[in-house]
Amino acid sequence: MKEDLAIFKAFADETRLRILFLLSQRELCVCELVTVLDMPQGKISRHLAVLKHANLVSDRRDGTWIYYSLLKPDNSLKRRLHTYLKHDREDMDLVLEDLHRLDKLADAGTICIPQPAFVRAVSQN
Amino acid sequence: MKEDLAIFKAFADETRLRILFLLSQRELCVCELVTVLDMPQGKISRHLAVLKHANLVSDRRDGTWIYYSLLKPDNSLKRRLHTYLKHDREDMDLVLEDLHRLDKLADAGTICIPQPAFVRAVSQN
DNA sequence: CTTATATATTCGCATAAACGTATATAGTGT
DNA sequence: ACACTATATACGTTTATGCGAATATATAAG
Repeated sequence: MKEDLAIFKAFADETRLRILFLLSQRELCVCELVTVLDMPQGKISRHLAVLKHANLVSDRRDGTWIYYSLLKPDNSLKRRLHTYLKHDREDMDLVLEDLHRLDKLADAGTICIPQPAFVRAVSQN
Repeated sequence: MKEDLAIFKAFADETRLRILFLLSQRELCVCELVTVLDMPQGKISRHLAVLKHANLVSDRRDGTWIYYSLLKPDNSLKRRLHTYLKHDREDMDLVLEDLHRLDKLADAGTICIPQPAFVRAVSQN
């Protein structure tokens, strides 16, 4: 009950819902979410903490980056919502736009690729 | 998107979740919910208004009573959550207790049966 | 050891949500 | 018309939530 409530609360915020839809595609690091959603990094981190608290996502560190991913659902509510994230995005324009921006990012390969600071600085121009 | 958010917000409150589980059994009038949940009538009415706003329930008047029932789901998210309400109550003690109290009420037939005031007054003793 | 980057967390504030209490409305029976 | 019951709503207060801005932490590179 309490856990289900935490899950519904986690889904009951636009930013978190957008994050969840993005994570339903694949594992993402914080800076990718920041770029795609165009929101302050602190805000994203806070929302990710809420999702983690609700046992919806896990994180793993890889160097400086921390990658978040959806946890494999371990009960039927999570399974249903997981299916929702995977299959019910069709008529949600905002979500489709987010996913499209994510694809473009991945193609460009501009972020979240470990490389020295000066290389990154150059590629800004 | 906005509609989905309203749905998740509607589910993201313990009292409303309990109401939804009860309504997943059958149509109920406000006074039945008040009795089963043992909460002030105004509180129940306010929560029902939220559920109605999220297009989750409908109401119908029958004399003095107003009966609320779950609306037939008209999209996949609502269908998934409807299934959740119907099938995922097993390990939720509080919900099972509510449903049990509701059964007892129905057996006793003490409320929501149209009858003159004095009859009701007598049956209190 | 210093600097730069990625992420997390804290603080103060603003808005929203839930609540108790009281009151309003609508139907029923006399 | 009056009394009674069921339900809805308004008001003021408290609590929870989300946010921007600033700061802290951890890793990597030189």
